[in-house]
Amino acid sequence: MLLTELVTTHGAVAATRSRLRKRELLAQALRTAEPGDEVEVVAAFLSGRPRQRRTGLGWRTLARLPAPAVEPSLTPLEVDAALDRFAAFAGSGSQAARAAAVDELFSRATAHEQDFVRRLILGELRQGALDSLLLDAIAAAADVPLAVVRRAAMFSALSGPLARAALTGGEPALESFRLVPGRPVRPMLASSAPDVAAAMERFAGAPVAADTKLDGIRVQVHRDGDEVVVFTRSLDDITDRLPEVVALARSLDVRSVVLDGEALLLDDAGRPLPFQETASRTGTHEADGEGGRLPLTVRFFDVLHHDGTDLVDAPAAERLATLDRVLPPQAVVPRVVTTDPDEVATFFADTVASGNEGLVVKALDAPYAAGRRGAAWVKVKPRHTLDLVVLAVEWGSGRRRGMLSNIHLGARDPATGDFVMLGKTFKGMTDAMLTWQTERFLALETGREGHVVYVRPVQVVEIAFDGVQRSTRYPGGMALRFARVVRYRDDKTAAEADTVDAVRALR
DNA sequence: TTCCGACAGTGGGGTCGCAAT
DNA sequence: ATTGCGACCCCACTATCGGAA
Repeated sequence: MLLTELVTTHGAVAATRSRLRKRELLAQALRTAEPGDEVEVVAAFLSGRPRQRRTGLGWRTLARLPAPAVEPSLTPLEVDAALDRFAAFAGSGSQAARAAAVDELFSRATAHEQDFVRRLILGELRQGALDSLLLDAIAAAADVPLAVVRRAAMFSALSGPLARAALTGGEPALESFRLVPGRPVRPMLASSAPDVAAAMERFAGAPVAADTKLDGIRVQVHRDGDEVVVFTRSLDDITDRLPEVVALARSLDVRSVVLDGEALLLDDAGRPLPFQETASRTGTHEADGEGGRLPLTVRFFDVLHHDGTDLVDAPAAERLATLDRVLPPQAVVPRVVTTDPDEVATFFADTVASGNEGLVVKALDAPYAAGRRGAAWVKVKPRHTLDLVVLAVEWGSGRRRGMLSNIHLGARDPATGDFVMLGKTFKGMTDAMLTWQTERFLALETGREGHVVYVRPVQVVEIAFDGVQRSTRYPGGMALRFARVVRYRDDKTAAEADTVDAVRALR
């Protein structure tokens, strides 16, 4: 199989909006590939995620490519091998050698192939199909029920091996993907609700478990005998960075266990430190200077396996009972179980007052839906809002090409009368708002620099956000976390917008 | 026939490690 | 020493398709 066939498939997939048609196109490509190494690579490419997570190549490195080839000759397996070579250069210090290897690959690619491979490496395939639709395509290509493919996917971080199994061994081969302590499981994700009442409504009066949502990093901890492995949400192995978590897992009175939880830093009083502190600690390799370092805390909210028993399909109530039996109480995320919305609302207020991020409300009868953003988990977080002023706008990309999209946000500084930038946002805008703001901000334009259009600071916008974090990037030393647009406010002038002092008060 | 669950896209700030300057 | 880049932590929200109701 030639890479150019894959590029054609990619183009056809991008050209149609029908997901059924996309599925058929992807399935066709999977059937065409050699069932073995080739189909594994083809599946990975078509899911937009090559096997090699890190190649050391980003938009900057790939901005300038050599002259393309005229005739297609590359195969998917050759590209895969090249990505392996790029990955091997990471940390080797030989940038020049890597640049030469990049040149070598791209000079063998046609213009279309260059574009495809660059998008692939950058994770910007933009064909309206990623991993999830690929699972559909695998089922179609191998004529296997989708449920069987999805089941296998729970226990395989990558989808390439699923395609290989499905197309070489069919359903029985897929059924060999099971939970094995030491091998990562795709994490279950939560949908979100605006408040506790809305979250509770989704469960229609059935009892729920309301778990404290800790503001740290997600950890999946596996223990098998004395072996302990810690995975992140994206299933990277970070065992060597979290010795405290390893120690806790070893201390448990179990033979084997798979736990889902959150790691974070607490101060001496047990109050969570800002997320940035946890990110710094968990991002640092060993840093053996123990002096004065706060220990990392880990708390768990789910268990997927215990001493030979898989619990993924067990109802949450049973998993929680096992969790409470296996772990000391302080290692379990604080939780209430109830049908009463008022009780959950009170718990929410208390947990937020204690410095936590919010709650995750969970159905007690639901299994662990690995790899899915199921309705069985609903997160609720408090929301702040401010009225800020738009200082500049950036031209959008993809479906927002030709629209002014990403807005720069400023708070009024009463001392100087100027505006202090606090961050940007592109979230919360409807298509109608994008159309409106493109016209509006072009009318307010004062100048341009690259893809940024500067405007007269007169348009007020109501912004929702999760909190204020410290910033080295912005002049006020503060940035908004998860800022999104609520609405434009034409009933307020810039002079009536919120001030930097109001923002400081939220720190 | 209408409703709604699940996906993909569109980017945000911060942190680290590494290589080049 | 500082800076730029790549990778990866944390993400929210809207539009859309197609199966569910």
